[in-house]
Amino acid sequence: MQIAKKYVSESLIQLTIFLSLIGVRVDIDSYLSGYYTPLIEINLGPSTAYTQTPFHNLRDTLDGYSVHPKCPELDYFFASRRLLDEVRTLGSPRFPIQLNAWLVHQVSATDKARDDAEHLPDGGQHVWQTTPELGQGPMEEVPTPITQLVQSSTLEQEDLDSLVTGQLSDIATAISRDVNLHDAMITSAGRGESRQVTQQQRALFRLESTSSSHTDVSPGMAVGLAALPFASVCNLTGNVSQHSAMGGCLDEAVFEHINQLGLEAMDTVDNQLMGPLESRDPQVLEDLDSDSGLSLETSSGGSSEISSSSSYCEDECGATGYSSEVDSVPSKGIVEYAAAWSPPDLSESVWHDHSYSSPTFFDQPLVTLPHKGIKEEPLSDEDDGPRLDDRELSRDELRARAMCIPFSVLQIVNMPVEEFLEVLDGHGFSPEQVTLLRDIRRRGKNKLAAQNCRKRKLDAITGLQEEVERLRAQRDRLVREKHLTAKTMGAVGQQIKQLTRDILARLRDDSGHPLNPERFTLQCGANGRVVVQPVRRPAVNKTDKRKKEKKQ
DNA sequence: TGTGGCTGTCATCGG
DNA sequence: GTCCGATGACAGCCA
Repeated sequence: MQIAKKYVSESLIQLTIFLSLIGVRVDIDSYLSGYYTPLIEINLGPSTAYTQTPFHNLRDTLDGYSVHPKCPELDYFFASRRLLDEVRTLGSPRFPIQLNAWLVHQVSATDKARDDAEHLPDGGQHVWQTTPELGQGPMEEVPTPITQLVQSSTLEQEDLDSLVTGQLSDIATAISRDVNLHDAMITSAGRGESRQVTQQQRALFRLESTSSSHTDVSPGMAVGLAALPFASVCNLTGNVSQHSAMGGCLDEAVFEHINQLGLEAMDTVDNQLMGPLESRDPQVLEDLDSDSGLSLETSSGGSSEISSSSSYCEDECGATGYSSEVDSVPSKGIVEYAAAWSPPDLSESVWHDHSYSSPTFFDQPLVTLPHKGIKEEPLSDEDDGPRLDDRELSRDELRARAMCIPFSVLQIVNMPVEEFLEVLDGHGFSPEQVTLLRDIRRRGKNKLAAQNCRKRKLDAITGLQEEVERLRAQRDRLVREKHLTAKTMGAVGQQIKQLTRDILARLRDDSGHPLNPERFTLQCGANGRVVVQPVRRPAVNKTDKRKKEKKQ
């Protein structure tokens, strides 16, 4: 049952995408909330800075919905979530271009020639123009199922529903064919030269697709996608026939890449990247693939192993004690890298060590080689010896300098632990240097942690203050309501007393006298009947009477 | 000169 | 056992 429901859910998502292509907005959150319960926006809360919390921490606590990090359902959840996001962004100016690409691919040779002859001024986006009359204009020239769907956007809703139902199977069939989206994309750009994609390029794409398919590309790492713009696209091409007709085409990675790049960018990237890549050695291409598939934040050409680590300032909040601007540290050839290491831009980083640090340190190239046995200089702030620039360095920076450590503090701190251990073991550092490296790393990590901790504390205090204010306002409101209620009750009691007196004054006892309101009262029974009862005076305690008498 | 805020660092604990 | 994050405590700096 669960599997069947999952299948239905996935199909529903894909159906939603197709419906969105023709302008029908479908919200299936309400349905998916049953199977993909945590389909909600992730609220990161007030705390924004300094966080290096891994993403799975968020996945575990989605609004109280406990999800185990290793739960395989998470993949379906995040995939479906991204798909929904893609559906909801269909209104953006990017997606029509993509659809156009698909359509152009489906144009027959004769139609294509005619289309070229017409030199469409809108670069081929005529498909998305609303034709006031069916059967006119360029729409008529593309008799594909998808085109009919596009045409159907002008139909009435009931016609639309029937048409969509009837065409979905045809669409699936059309897509299940090996639709080369890359060809379509290039063609869609309207450049004649781009339409001619060589078989060599296609082979290259498939090669990269194969290798990149094993790469776990983080959705948040968009920059590096430019290094492999077509990998996943061709992955789509190669896998469409393998997957289900609709499921394969809806590869979340494909949508993500397409949206991030856009067709204009694709055209540019195609010219810029594919030309040089054609002449590259396949091994180089594999290296590029493995690098770009992981190193998505690095553009400095550093080692892929370093940049592949997710330990480098994974936060998207921007504020980290040790800047994400720091370039990766190589695992091989440290000396060469240290000589070529470019200083990070601290202007965008949080460098709270205002007491000691200064960007001037990073303006000085680190070209020194590691030396052994160099004693650490006395680095106390009270030293008379340090030069002017040294006084602006942090103590750890000074220590690292003194110990001839060819890494910056930022590098040491942000280095993944595997890389750090490799550096410690494989580069002949003295025990003193190793100790200093460990201390620098520990202090740097702890500095970040302290900043996070203090920010959380401030956020907690702020939240508690807001809670106090809220509760105080609630208390004041309740007090006002209480006073108002008491006042109302008093007025009602007075009215009841007055009414009782009026009633008793109209009643007569056995002797024909009016009832004394001080001796009689009215009681309303449970059945709604009003009964006249004598007033029950509290019995006087005999002991109290005696006490009063004794006092007198 | 005292004070409060900010920051770095250490020690410790728990995952 | 090690690593790492969180946090209390302390000290130094600065306005």
